[in-house]
Amino acid sequence: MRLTRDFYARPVLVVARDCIGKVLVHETPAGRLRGRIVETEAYAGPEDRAAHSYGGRRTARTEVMYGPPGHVYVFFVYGMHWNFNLVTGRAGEPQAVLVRALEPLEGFAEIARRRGASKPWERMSMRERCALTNGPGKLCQAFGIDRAAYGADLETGPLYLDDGTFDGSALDAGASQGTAADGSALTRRSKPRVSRSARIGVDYAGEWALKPYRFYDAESAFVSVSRATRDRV
DNA sequence: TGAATGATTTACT
DNA sequence: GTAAATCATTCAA
Repeated sequence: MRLTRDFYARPVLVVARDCIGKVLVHETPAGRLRGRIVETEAYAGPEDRAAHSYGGRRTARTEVMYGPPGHVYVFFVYGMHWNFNLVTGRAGEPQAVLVRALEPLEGFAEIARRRGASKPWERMSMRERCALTNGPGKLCQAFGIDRAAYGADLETGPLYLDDGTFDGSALDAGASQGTAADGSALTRRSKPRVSRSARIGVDYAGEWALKPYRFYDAESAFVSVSRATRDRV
């Protein structure tokens, strides 16, 4: 079931934590793409020196974060990469959750094609499969997310989060929907074990760079980088 | 109008 | 481990 506005209309740290295990869906002309979110980061607003909305900065780029929750904030960095965020909290609170990594569940061929893979998913090693979506820029390329998604409504648009259930009832105890992306027999818990760490690439943010605002699935091979810090949530 | 820079990825030593 | 790629956004002038 598609997640509704109330999921996003909560404090950014709560949403970032709850996104782990949720499913990102993009209905594209080339087919439906789905991936299980395994890593996120929270960007808390005006006080957060690492956030684009730090100090209450309000520009054309950050504008969507000042609007109602449940909308898409995408931005372009390093001259070549898009990053995908979910606007959270209440209108007027410029917060967002950055989605940093996910495990493909559906649309493998299209995901591999968009990433420029040289061989089909079926013949890729686990390492190669992970490299398709284990980073914020990578997953945007893999899922076809770019400037066109800016401001999109996650409650009604072709891009949204799904809780991974069919009709609202809990999933079959333990396992996730679909085949695990790594093809292993590893079962996915409906309540994944979530670890925390400092955020990646925000060293300029002083003490805010040290806050444990990054959340990831402790058991996923698709998490982006360093797992150094492992504070259980 | 121009210069600086980045919530990254990739290739290379 | 280091560095290059590459450009929208931002802010100063």
